[in-house]
Amino acid sequence: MKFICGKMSQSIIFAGMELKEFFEHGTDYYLPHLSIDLVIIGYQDNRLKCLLLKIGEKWLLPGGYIQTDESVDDAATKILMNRTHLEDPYLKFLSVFGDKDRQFSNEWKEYFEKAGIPWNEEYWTNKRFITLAFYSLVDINKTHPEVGEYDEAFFWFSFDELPEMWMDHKSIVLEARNRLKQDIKHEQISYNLLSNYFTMPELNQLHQAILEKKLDRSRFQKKMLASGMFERLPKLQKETPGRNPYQYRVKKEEFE
Amino acid sequence: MKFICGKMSQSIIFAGMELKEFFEHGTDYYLPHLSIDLVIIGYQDNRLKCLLLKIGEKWLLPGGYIQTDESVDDAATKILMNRTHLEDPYLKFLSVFGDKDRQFSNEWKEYFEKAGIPWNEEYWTNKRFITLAFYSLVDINKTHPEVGEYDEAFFWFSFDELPEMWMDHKSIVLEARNRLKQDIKHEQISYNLLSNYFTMPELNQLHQAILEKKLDRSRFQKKMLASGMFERLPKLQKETPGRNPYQYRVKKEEFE
DNA sequence: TCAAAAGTGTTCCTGTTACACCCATGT
DNA sequence: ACATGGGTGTAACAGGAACACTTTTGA
Repeated sequence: MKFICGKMSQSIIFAGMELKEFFEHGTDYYLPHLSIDLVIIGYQDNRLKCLLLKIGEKWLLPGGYIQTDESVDDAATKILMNRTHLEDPYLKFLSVFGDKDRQFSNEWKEYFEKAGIPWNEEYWTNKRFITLAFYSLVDINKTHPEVGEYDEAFFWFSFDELPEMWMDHKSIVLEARNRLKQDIKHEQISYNLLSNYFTMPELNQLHQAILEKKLDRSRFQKKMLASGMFERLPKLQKETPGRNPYQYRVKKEEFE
Repeated sequence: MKFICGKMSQSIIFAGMELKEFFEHGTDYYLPHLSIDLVIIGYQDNRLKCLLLKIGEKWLLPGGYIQTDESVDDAATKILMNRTHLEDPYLKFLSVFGDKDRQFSNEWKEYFEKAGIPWNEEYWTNKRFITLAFYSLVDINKTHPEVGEYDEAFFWFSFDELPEMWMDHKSIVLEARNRLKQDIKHEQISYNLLSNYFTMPELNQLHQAILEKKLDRSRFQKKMLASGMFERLPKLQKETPGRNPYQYRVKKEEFE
């Protein structure tokens, strides 16, 4: 094969710098800081919810940083595990958020000092950050957020009632919400939001909450059962009027 | 609203370090290097192709770095513009590749020195990199890659005949190929790969090349026209036997 | 007049939608 | 008995797939 069709400038990656300067001091220009933010999504009281943390007057996503010798996926998983103590969480990369002004403002100073944490505008954590956003689907009842040494609260917010949030975190949350709406159409992932055992009406209500529209019971049930992912168990004993629904769980084969 | 449900550990983001140590020297552990790689996709001779650069015995994706005061999208666009000299390219974020061993090997040394570029294992460009991959759809005839000062070749490779590539670049290319296959089903983006004026049979062949399967002419034409994105122009004068096809272009309203 | 290429129409089939019907359970 | 909720069936419809028919062009 003859593949040499011409030449292409290599000088571009050096951005006009002298080579020696580029290799020895390029990090002064080309080393933006990188973080991870997690959109942890749960389902409670018939609503989709998102775990947020409070600092001062506003809220933010749980997050962390990536070690130089650690894979991005490992870092994200580690942060999620530490935050929720879940054993086998569903975690998926969402997108990158890299506006040039993504940094915390001076508003942070008072909240840090109030919490007894030193604050300095020159600290690297106050620089501009590019962040890798992940989203996770969890069973709220299985999460066990820890009480830590700093006086910050957490709360599961409904997507319809999100609070004021720091930086661009609200747009990250909304993008995750939107991504979930898309993914649910092609992939069978919704069960991550429910407990191990669930009924079809419950799963139906969950899908309706995610898609924000009514779904026909009959067709929904047929579609779910046709996917072959769910295993029918004995009926659930209820205390309310009406027929007792079957319980289902995800087939064990899916995990082998 | 009563949203204080409990407390959640903040100590996690400090990863067990003393606070002062974390804020003043955290970058020693938490500042992985970040790059951008571009999968530039074109269409020629009835095949999907990808622009690659040669360094030594193997090939790699065009790429670059992000300035600390520059948005990720701007950086990616700038790199693409410099590489191809396109005016209004279609560029979309693909994914992040962040394995912990993503770095160039010592094999690079000889090729650098051969090209007269200094090489030092300690240079930041030889450290482990996390990369943000983008993919771009271009009209190969509109791209004008520059001849630069270093003796490296470029070539438009068919996806069926990819060469040996450095690092994980081949898997990035294949993920872009796969993403395109998915996106084409939902979005009308294929025309970016053709010239301004095209015929339906041409567009049909392109879709068949992307999806790697035969598509019915009749249904394809109806679907495309029903999308309302294309504007019918006078027929093309051909020199080959057979009826002359209409030409189409993307409706101007789409750009306003 | 024939083969090739392009435009359009027809029929069949599948999967979606909306709704109806029946069954089980508590009051 | 009746209201409520859950499981399943059915008729109507939309969109996809396969194929046929017609028109236009060069040889």
